[in-house]
Amino acid sequence: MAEPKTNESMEKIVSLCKRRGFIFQSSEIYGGINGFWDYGPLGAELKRNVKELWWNTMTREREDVAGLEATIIMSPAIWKASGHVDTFSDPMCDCRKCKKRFRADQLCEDQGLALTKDANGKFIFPAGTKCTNCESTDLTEPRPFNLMFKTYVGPVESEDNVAYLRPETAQAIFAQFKNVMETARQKVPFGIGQIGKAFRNEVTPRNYTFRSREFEQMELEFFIKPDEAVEAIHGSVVTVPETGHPGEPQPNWGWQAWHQYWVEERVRFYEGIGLARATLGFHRQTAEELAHYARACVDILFKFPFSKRDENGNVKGDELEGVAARSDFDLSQHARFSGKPMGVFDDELRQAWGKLPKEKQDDLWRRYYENRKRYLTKSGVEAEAAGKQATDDANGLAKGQYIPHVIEPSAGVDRLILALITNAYTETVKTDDKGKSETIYTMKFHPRVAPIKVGVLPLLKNKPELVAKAVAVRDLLRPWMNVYYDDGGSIGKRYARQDEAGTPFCVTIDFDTLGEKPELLDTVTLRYRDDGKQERLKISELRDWLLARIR
RNA sequence: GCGAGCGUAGCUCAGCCUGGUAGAGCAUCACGUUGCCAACGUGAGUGUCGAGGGUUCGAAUCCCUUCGCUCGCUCCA
Repeated sequence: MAEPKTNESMEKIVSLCKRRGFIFQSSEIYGGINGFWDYGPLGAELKRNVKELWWNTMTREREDVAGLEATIIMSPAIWKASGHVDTFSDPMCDCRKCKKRFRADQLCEDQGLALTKDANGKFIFPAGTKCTNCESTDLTEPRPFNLMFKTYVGPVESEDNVAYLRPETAQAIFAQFKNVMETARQKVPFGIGQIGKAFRNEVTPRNYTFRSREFEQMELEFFIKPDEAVEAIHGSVVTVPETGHPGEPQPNWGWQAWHQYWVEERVRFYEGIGLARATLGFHRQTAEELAHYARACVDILFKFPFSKRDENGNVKGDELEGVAARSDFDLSQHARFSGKPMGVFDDELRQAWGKLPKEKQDDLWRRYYENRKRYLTKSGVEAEAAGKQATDDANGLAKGQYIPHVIEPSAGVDRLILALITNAYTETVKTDDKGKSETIYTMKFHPRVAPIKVGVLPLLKNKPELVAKAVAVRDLLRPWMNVYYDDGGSIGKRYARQDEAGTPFCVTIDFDTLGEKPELLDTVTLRYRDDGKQERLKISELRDWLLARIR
C-alpha cells in the first residue's frame, strides 16, 4: 500500500490542478473569494463522472431508491423544524489576551451568569464576565455567528421574507417524502437520493476545496420500518456483525443491519472508483458525539495529505461521507412543525399485529411508546402532552401506522473529487541517457472517473494520411466517450500531457495502421497510462474494448 | 474572528534588506522538423509586481489599509 501523501505534495497537487485545468479559485481576476472554487475543463468532467456514477449506483440500478431534485431556497420553516436556525447561530466571542474563542452563552453559563440582549437585539455580557482560560475580562463583544447564508425572497428586504440557502440537501427529501413515495409507488423500506448544492458560511474555509462555503452533496435518505414493526411482522429483528458486508437486504433487518449495509455499500462504491480500502478510514461516533436523536453514525474518511497524525503516527483521515442512523427524528420534526402527517400505513404490520399474543403486543406497544415519548420530551414537548401523543403513536402502530426511521449516507462531492485527485497524483523521477533526471507527474484516475478516456494521436503530424486516419478514429469514438485529439509536439510529449490529465489510454495511429505491414492494417497502438506498456488493437474492436474498461 | 507568514508571467521562483519604471526555467501558440515516451530549430505572446492609498523627483522594493493563500487557535450541527 502506498504511504499517505504528505503536505508538501499538497502544494504540488494544487499547482497541477491549476496548471492542467482541474480547479481554479473562484473570481480569481478580482482577487478571489474565500471558500469558493471553480472546476476547469478537466475538473468539470471528473465531477460529472463521479456524480453520474453515484446516481446510477444509488438510484437507477436499484429497485428501492427514487431520485429527487429540489430547490436550494425553501420555506424558512424547514430550517426551524430541522433545528438549523437554532444551532447555526451561536453567539461567539474571543479573548483578546489569550486568543481563545468561546461560545458566549456557554462562557457566561460556566460562570453562573446569563448572556443578555439589549433593546436592539445585540448580545451583552453581564458585568464581570471573564475568560475562563486566562481570567482576563478583555473580551470581544459577542457576535452572532450564522452559518446559513441569508437572503430575501421578493424585492423588499424585511424580516418577513428572510430565506436561507440550504445548508444541506437532506431536508428537501424529508419535506417531499410523501410526494415521492406515492408517485414512485414505493413502500418502506425505500430511499430517496439527491445530488445538489448546499451552502455553509464556514468560519474558516481550509485545506483547498475540502471545506468550501458552496459545495455539492450526494445524499440518500433510506427509510426503514421501526424495529418494533419489524419484530411484530417477523418475530424478531436480526442483527449483523459490525464489520463486513451483511449481504442482500432481508425483510427482518432492523436499523442496525441497514446501517451496516449502507456503510459497506458506500465503501464498495469508493473502491469501485479507485479508492482502495487502505486509503480510507472509519470513525464510529461515540455516544457523546452523537446527536441526541441519532442511533449511530459512521464517518467514512479518506487519508488526505493534510490529514493529521495521531499520537502513534497513524493517519486517521478526514470525512468524505457520514452514514447516520437518524431514528424517526427528521420526519417527526416535520410532522410536528408542518402539522401534516408523515407516517405511513403498513398493511403487513396491521395483519401481523392482530396475530401476536397479548404479551408481545403489550411489549412492543410499550417500547414504541417509550421511544416516541423520549423523542417528544427531548424536543421540548411538555410531559403530559408528550405522553398523550406517544400513546396515540403507539396505538397507531397497532393499526399498522408508523413514522419511518431513516439511514442517511451523506457524501460531499467536492471532498470526493479532492480525494480522487490526491489519490491519483503520482510523481516519478526519470533519468535519461545523459543522467539528467526530471520528475514526471501521472494522475492515476480509475478509468471510470477519468476526465478524458482516451487520447487519439497521429504518430507524426506532417503525414496527412496519419492525420486523416487519426481524425477518423477520433470521430468514431467521440459519440461514446470523452476523446482528446492531439498532434502537437512529439509523440512522447503528447503521452506525457495525457498522463498529467489522467487519461488511462492513448491510441496512436502509425504507419502500420496504414498497412506498412499488411497484416497490421487498420490496427492501432494502444498505450497504457500507468506502465507505458503497448499493444495492438483492431480499430473495429476499439470502441467495445474501451467501453468495457471505462464503465 | 484572533495571531504569524506569504502574494512578482499559466506554473515554480529570483529581484525587495541597500527605491531608479522586470527576469529565469518550465508551460502555451505558430512554422519547420520528429518512425513510439516531456528530442530539436526559428519566431511569438503574456505581467498596471494581488488591490487601494501614502511617503518620494521616482515604489515590485519603504509605510498604512484591504483581499486572497498557508499555518496555529477556534469552528465543523
